[in-house]
Order: sequence, then C-alpha cells, then structure tokens
Amino acid sequence: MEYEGADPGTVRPGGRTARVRAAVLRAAGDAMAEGGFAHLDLADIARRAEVGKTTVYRRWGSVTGLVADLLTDMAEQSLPRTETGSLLDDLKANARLVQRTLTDPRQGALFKAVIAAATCDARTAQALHRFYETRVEEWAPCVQQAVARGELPEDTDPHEVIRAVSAPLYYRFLTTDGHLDEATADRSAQAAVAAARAGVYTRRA
Amino acid sequence: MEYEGADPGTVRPGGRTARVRAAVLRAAGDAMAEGGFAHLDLADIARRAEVGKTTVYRRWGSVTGLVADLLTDMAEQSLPRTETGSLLDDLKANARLVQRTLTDPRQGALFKAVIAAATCDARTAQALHRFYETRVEEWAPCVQQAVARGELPEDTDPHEVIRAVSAPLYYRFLTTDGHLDEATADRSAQAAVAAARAGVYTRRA
DNA sequence: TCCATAACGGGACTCCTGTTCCATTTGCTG
DNA sequence: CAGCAAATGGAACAGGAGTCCCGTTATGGA
Repeated sequence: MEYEGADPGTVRPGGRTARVRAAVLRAAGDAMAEGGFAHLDLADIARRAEVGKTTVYRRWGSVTGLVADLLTDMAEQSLPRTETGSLLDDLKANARLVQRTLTDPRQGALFKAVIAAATCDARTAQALHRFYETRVEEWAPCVQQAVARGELPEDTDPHEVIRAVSAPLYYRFLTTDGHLDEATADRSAQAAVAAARAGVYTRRA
Repeated sequence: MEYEGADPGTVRPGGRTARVRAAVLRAAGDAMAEGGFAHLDLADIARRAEVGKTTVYRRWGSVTGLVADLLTDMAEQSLPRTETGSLLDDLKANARLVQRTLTDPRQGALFKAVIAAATCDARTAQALHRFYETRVEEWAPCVQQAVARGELPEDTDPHEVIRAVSAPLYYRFLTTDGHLDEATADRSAQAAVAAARAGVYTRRA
C-alpha cells in the first residue's frame, strides 16, 4: 500500500520525464500563440511534442492545468531589469518591455491565451497571479530607491506603482484595437510617476 | 435565385425570432456567469433557453459568435452617468461603478468570460472594443467639462482619462487575487486626475 | 550493474459536440 | 385572411475529444 496519490512526474522528475515536460510546454506555447485558447486541443499538443496523447492527459489532465504549469515555468525564467538611477527612466524601461512583449506576435497571442485560460479555472488564475507577483516584485526596487532618494512620499507602496505602469497597457491590449506603441508606453510610465508623486499610492491614503 | 447569403434572423427579425434571441442571450449570460467561458456548451444554452439546439447553431454558429452578439446587445443598454460638477467626484463615481460591476458575482464572472471569448476570436474582440468605446464615450463629457472649467490642460484627450480610471481596476481584476474595494476605486480616480493635471494625457505629449 | 516500478505510448472505446435533413410552425406581405 | 417562405425543432448522423487498458521503456536506488 504505497502513496498512490502522488502525481505522475513527481517521483522520477529527471531524464525522460523532464524532457517530456519541456517538449509539451513548448508545444503548448506554440499552439496557444497560433490558435488561441479556444482551439486548444491536448491531442494536437501531444502530436507537436511528439509525445503520447495519454501522457499529456495523465500529467496535466486539462488545458487549463497545462497552462497553469506553463505559467509557473514562465514565472521561473526572470528577465533582467534596468537600473538607470531615474525613476521615470526605470519605469519607462519597464513599460517598453511590457509593450514590446504584448506587441510581439507570438508573445502577445500567448499572453492573450494565458489570460483567457486564467479566467476559466481557479488554479490557473492562481498561477497567473503568482507570475505577475514575481514580475512586480522584480521591479519594485527601483521604486524603493526613488523613495530613498526622496523622489516619492515615504510610505509609497512600490508594488502599486509598478502595477500602475502595466495596467494601462494591458487595458488597451484587451479592450481596444489601437496598437500599442512606444509613446503609449512612455505615457503610462509618466502617469504612474505623476500619481505616485501626488501621494496616491501611499499605504495609508 | 434570391439572396441566399442573408443571415438567419435578419429577414423576419420580429415575433418569435426576437423572443428566441432574447431567451438565448439571457441563457448565454447565465451560463457564462456560472461556468465560465471554457465550459460553455451551445447545447446547454439551448436547453436553458428552451430553444432547439439547431437554432442556436444556425444563428450564432459558435460560442464566440454568440458572445459577440451578446456584447452588441450589452453595448446598447447604457447606464446613467453622474454629474457632480467635480472631476474627481465624477471619476470616483465611474470607478466605483466599474468596481461594483466587477465585484458583483454574476457580472464579474460574465465579464471574465466575455474577455476570454474576445481573446479567442477577432469578431468577438471587435464587439468587445465597441462595447468599451461606447462606455468611454458616455463618460468623456465629464472630462471635457473639467477642461472647459480650466481644471485640466486644453488639449487633454478625454477618452484617455476615462480609460486611465478603468485600467487599474481591470488589471487587478485579471492579474491579482486581491479584492477590489472602494478604496482601490477611489485611488484609480485620484491617479487619473493627478496624471491628467500633470498633462500626461494631452494629445501632443 | 541490476531490479522494482514510475512513466510513457498505442489502440480501442465512449460520450458529447456540432452538422444535416426534413417536417412543422409562424412572421410578413398582399 | 390567405399563402409563401423564413425560422424553428426534433432526430439521426459524424467526427473528435477525453478515458481506459495493458504492454513497453527507462529512471533512481541498491
């Protein structure tokens, strides 16, 4: 009577298991970028990954489960952050990074699909939240430095400022057909700085 | 040889056809609010609406097509706007309206599903864009009045300001698990005002 | 190196989504 | 109010997504 509840892939995570996971996650990303969330089919992903259909169903169970795993994988690979010494420039760099990501054909489609998946399943939503939490955490220091330099009020919430930079870009990305250009990215950084300076993001406000 | 390309429901839009459309759209809204976009099944919607499954497939064809129709229907029913004479108060009212909508269990789930559907299909995305365009258009006047009063720079883009109010709320709604409260709504209004005053949303900026 | 078994892969099977056909109902027009 | 055809609805059908079974492969530990 062993532990039968152990998820497949957790007892022997190395070798073939790891290769299969990498291939499937890659294939899932490709499929989402090409067809979007709705047309996603686990059998097709298995074919792309040159892996048995049964394996995909056994290890991930559903499309949303697979996306959740993909998101935890994405959260682990972090991107380098700039460090210019100026809050506005740092936030502009962040905004342009987001803008480039969402504008890129493959990445943009991928993010759309991932967001769609997260709205359909609680576990996937948690994975998405964690992904953005790590991204926000990575960029928070540049706000903290601005606070230390006296550019911003003492009790400014760094996370809120970083989120304020991304928010307009994602909002445009999802709810308008206007294209996201660099000027838009710069505006969102400027807006975040203006609001932060005005003390909107202080914790006690 | 008549016009065979005419979509079903367009030649005799009255009577039964209209009743069927209303029943199906209502059922679609219910289904989306309950199960989310992924578990959406046209046969189930037909059952809820007490309508033949064939009818739903013939008139709307797919889940995304149905959502697109639902969105044009939603865009037509407009909500009343406040008129307080103060930009900040107007925008706070707008922000709280959005916050209440997204927080409401049924409406919130519905919007999640609708956004998910829009990421999967170009036609549905267009319908979603038009929906937000009309909403933004409705609220733009209060920004224009603020410009007229001299509260904001001359060439401020009113649409951008309204979008700036909603953006943080939607961003939180989709990418974090933090709950949307009135304080958050007020902050987004304050941030929009601060940025607008700083001239971030002027057209030539 | 060798063994126990975790993990994979193929194929058959089931159920459900979406399509097609045709009879019936019911708007619209004269 | 009468008739034509638009629109609906039921039933049968087809195709594909997801499950199950069991033999095969190869991992991790001794």
